[in-house]
Amino acid sequence: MKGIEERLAALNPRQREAVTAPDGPLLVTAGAGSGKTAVLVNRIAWLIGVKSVPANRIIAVTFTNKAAREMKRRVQEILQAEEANPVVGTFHGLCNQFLRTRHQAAGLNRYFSIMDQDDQKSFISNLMKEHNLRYTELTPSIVQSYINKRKESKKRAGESEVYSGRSELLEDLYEIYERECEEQGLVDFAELILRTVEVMEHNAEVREQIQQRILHVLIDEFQDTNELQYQWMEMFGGWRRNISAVGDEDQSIYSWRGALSGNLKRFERQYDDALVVRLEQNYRSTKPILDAANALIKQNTNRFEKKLWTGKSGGSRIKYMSARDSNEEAEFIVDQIRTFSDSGRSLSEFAVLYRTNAQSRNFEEAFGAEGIPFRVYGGVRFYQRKEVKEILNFLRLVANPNTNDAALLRTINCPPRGIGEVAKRSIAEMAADRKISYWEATCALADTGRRWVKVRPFVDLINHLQSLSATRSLGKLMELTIELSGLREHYEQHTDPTEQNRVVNLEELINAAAGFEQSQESVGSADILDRYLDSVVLDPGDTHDDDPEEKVQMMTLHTAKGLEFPIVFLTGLDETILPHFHSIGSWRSSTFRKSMEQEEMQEERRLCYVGMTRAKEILFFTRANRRMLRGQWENFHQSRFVQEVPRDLIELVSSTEVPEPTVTHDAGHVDWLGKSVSHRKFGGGVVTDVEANVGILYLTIDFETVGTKVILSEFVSIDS
DNA sequence: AACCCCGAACTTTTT
DNA sequence: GTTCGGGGTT
Repeated sequence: MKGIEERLAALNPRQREAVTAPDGPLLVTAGAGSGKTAVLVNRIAWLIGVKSVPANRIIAVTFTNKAAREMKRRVQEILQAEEANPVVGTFHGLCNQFLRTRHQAAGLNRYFSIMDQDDQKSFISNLMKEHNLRYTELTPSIVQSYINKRKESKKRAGESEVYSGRSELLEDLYEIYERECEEQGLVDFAELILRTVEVMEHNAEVREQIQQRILHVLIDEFQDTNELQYQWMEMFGGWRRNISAVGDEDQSIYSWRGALSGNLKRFERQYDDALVVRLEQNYRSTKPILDAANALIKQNTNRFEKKLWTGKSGGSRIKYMSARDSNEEAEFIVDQIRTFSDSGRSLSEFAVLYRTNAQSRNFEEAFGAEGIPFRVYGGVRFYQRKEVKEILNFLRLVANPNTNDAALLRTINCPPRGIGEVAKRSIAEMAADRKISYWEATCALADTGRRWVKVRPFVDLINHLQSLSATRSLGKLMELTIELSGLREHYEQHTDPTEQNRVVNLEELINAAAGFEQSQESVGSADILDRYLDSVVLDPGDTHDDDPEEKVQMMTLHTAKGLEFPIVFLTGLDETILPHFHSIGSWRSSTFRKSMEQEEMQEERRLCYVGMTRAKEILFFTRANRRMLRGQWENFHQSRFVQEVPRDLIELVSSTEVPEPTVTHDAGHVDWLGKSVSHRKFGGGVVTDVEANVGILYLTIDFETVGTKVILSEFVSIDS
């Protein structure tokens, strides 16, 4: 632990103060690139190396798996395997571990399985069907977001303060949902944390055991915590009060998931003896980039003004490319990367960032055509693909046939083997009658003679796979499942490329499983299938984490938070992409639209800010006039965020004309207000409000049939 | 009772 | 561009 002294010397005085803070609450608020994570990492190393705190009594939490891995890596680098490692993970990952070892105390099925967002939605959808709620005004999405919101605020069904009309129905559904999850051993993301907090709250034995063991709790990205996570912090760290929290309100980009950036202030208020350290020196970016980012984020109201500065001089302005279409946008990026890499830049120094995963497609195609290696994080999620889900359902059944009735129903006729609705209904009825699992019912049916002769092979298949799972490696088991289930053959029979591609994905899945097994070597092979099934839900991002190679990095702005790159392409700077149209309001129609809209717009701005501040040396803005959207070309306009960056910090490299800053109120105002207009899809209506931004007119229109919506002026015509 | 085809509807971000 | 569901066909 000799290195620690040198490390401390390399920090600035503020950082050192935070790293070596005495026991007790610590709050670090820090701008982008000011070394937040470095503070956390060094503090952990300092606690272990200098204060002799046993590593396994320190627990550090982050939000993304990527960030957790990075933190683990950096801590290990300092400790150099001299010591045991601290516990580092995401809230969800840590809570899962907690519940797996204490399923009994938590009142959970020994083999509970975790539902991802998609699983949860289809589960809710099925519940609604069963209870004949298909055709109410509620959609599965609405119910899902209601349930998640309630859980994130630590509320169970029935613990409602508002109870009327529609919310009564929602509460009822929440209650049904809870009961069904309980019965089927299903747990959603929010439940992992909620259940953990409840166990800590109600079970004194567990609570004391944990509170005795944990000496220090450290939390990164504190602005992204929600109510539930705040409570988690109190349960795990509140008793000793050795809590270190690190955050930046300007980088709060998860309020849609219930995050309360106000938790920073709440922490300061609640732990009023906390040592508060503010870091304002940026070590990452050049001055023009930082100035531009600061100018942008200044447009947000109600923020605590920070003066983020850098000692670096020089650096080039933001390079702005406004392309004719999305193809040209991608080609431009390819060209630039070619040029830079010819002059000696490594491909891994480039990052292409975008607002939505769908945007990656353009870049993937262009990069693929040009033979430039790239790596997409997240992407059109591999584990969400139909064929992948199908195989995973098989494995869930193999791991543990008696839970997860849903998996059985989805698997039993996949690929089609002549088992239909009638058989499924019989299984469900028998299971309900005899109070047995769907699997047991299926086995019983298979034994009852000719009528269910088609069920037999399925039961044999699962039993066979189960016996294989005891002796084979995970990769091999995956391969065998793909073969023996007949799924590979099923997809190979199809001739069209989409189906053929599914075969490729199945191969990829074998690699992913083998890769996971390798990464888990140190943990041992017991329960490897269980752990794999957890990881595909909790950490589906990095299937092949084996390449720190020469590849361009591509990811969403959300995933990019906390990372840095020498050269960044911030793409899709178009109205309705960044900011996203959801934050502009064309889909919303209620009276509190305005305030919501403002909140969401500010979050989009923070997202843009996060993207800009990822860049160390060179930052590109790119956009396109036309983009292919669900199969057809649509027009786009320059994002308002481009206008919010001072003109002299931008260098044009565009092929199309770039609008100069325009007046915020347009002459169009007079022409539109009060006019009767028609829209291709929404029909006739009256314009009740007009807003202009960068020469684009946003009309608030009161439609005769569909209520009030905000529409871009170009999509409607004035009735004559 | 299962399969097939066609039209409709849906697309933020992550654990 | 994709997936889902309805309705007609085998």
